[in-house]
Amino acid sequence: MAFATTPAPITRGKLAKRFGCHLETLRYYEKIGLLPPPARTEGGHRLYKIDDQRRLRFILRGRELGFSIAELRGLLSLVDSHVYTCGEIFDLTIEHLGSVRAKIADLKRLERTLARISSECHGGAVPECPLIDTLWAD
Amino acid sequence: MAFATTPAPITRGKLAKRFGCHLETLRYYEKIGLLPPPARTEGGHRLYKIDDQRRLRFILRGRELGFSIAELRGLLSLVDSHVYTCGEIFDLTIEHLGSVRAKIADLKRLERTLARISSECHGGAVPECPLIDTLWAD
DNA sequence: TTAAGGTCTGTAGTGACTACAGCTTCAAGG
DNA sequence: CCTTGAAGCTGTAGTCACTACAGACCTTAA
Repeated sequence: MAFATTPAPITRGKLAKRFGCHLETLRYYEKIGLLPPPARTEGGHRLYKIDDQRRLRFILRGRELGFSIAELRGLLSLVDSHVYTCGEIFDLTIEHLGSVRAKIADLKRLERTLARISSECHGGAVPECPLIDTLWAD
Repeated sequence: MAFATTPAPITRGKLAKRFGCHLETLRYYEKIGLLPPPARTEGGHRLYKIDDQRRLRFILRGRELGFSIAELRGLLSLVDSHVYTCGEIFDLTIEHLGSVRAKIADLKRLERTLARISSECHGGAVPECPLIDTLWAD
């Protein structure tokens, strides 16, 4: 009869490498209370258990989806409370999607302007330039 | 015979209002050397002449086009040197356009993912949720 | 002259990390 | 068992582009 073995906890450096994030990010997330303080060795080195690793993965994926730390804090507190509903999460997602779309719209306006300006540029050695003209114009 | 009248210099508050930027932004731009230190009243209040106002407009428009302070510094030093060519400015513009397009591409990937997730959401009171599932999944 | 409101300074805070100095601890090799 | 070099510990400061504030001082209109 085999015992279920829990995987060994890992150090900060290994955790960072495993998840492709910066070493110091882990300490930062702990400082701001996004990751719970992990267990320590006798000498004081952090040891991350499997649950810590899952929580980190949740956070990093959330960041990849563009959620801010504050939004993730909200998401995590809902999840931690175990009383969230899909509807609540849906609202947060839709709100975030709206802000992503707004950013895209802003950047597209920028892109059109920059593309127009650079297309008007004849690129030679003369000092007249549509970008500079745009910025200086009355 | 009429004399050419130079418009009266204006105070910091009026300048900020005229250009729709924050009061403190002006002090900040001066501190980091983007705006030259303006003339002062006897009591020490700043007085912005027409040239200061033009330079500020240049900077604010550049910011609106998404150029960083560092990029604007480069742009302004080219312009100040009076030896820039359109080709040099063109290169800077194209490089900036590239980074804007990269940001757009990033955000669009995000948008697609978020839209997919929220479309999979049935929005009810149940605690199962495609966003949370995505973030927790092994 | 006085009162209100604008401006002055330096400093600290924002978000989300990242970098560093000066230590201590850990793990592997001899 | 001892050494050595890598890894981890702490607190602090820096990044970017501002924004906010306290407490003093100046300006202007009534």
